[in-house]
Amino acid sequence: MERALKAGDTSESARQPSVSDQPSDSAREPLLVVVLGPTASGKTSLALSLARRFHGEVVNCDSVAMYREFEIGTAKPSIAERAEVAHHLIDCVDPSGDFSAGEYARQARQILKEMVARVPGEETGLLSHPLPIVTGGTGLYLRALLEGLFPGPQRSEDLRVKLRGRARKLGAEYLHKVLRRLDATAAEQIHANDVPKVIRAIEVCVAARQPMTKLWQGGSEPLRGFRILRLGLNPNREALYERINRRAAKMFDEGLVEETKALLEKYGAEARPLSSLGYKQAVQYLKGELSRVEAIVAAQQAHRNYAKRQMTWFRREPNVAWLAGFGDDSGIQAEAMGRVDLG
RNA sequence: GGCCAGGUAGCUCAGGUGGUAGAGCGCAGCCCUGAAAAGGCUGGCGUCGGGGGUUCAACUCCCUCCCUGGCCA
Repeated sequence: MERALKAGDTSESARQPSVSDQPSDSAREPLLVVVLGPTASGKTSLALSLARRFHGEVVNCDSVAMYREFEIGTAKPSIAERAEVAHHLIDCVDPSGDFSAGEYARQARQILKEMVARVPGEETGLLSHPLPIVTGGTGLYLRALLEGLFPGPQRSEDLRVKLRGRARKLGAEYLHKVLRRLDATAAEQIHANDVPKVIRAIEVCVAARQPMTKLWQGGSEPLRGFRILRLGLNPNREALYERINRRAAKMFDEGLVEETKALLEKYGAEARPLSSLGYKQAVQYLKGELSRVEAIVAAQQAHRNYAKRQMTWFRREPNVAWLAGFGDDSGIQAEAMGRVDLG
């Protein structure tokens, strides 16, 4: 499939031609497989089957699976699976800590670099380095890894707390007006109600002392040195929703509430991952805001809504080889393997 | 059997001194440049329980029937 060049791409690629866009060099570059798709579509299964077949190692691209001690609600690969296939960037963040797309991109790129630089045969006796398989549903992290982010300042929690307070007191419109003064272009693109994005934009302008959209013009640093194969799982939606419903209910059966209770006691309600899918509803149940059944129904709903947003995001992703089914389906796995060309 | 309340969007419900109706959620589409499992934007959806009557016009008034819930027998 020929890569569609969008109007927005032109200026950036003219300034920073990406090596991966030049087919003449790419044959020599190592392959990077990316498995993407909505939650519960079977990304983990597909990644494992590919890893077994091609001696791969998995690099997680799922924001919540990075947190330690969050197990049941995150559907991480099992201990046995992780013993069989090496996994990176799982259980690498403390539950009381913060993480970000930029930090993810930095760490993931480092891991990928080290993986393909490993001397063939050193440990395993195999003829080449392992096949890196990036797997996950966090669209922003994936974009940060593959396309890079603009070279902007990292977040400032102090400033954010202040701005959040003002948004609460004076309203979202007020913050948006502040942004309009700092960066009119950004204000046009970000809806006033989208407070987190408005806050991030203000933060960038203040820290960098120039408009955020001007910083954007500097472009970003895409990942170089890999031929990227994007495998996208696109199962039938009705079937996906059914699977999501079953899986979310199963999480409660398997002790999500108990796990959440322990995490709540240990880290407090402010711990970021406690507001993620399933955990949020379990917390509401523990606080008595929802009955157990209501919490399960709400968790199922939230997962379905999330899956839909993920599909919208991934549809835009360039050069995706779409697979019409679930990743645990052997036919889909075979189809995926057929796409892998180690060169 | 009698009395009362109610039957309006897939769900929960609002509304109208008669001029063919709304809100939230769902659903669908979309956005996204260091909180992203977050946050936001947009959109269609109805024979207003059935049947009669009054009226230029009924979802709204009248009659009747059906259904649901409660109370009394």
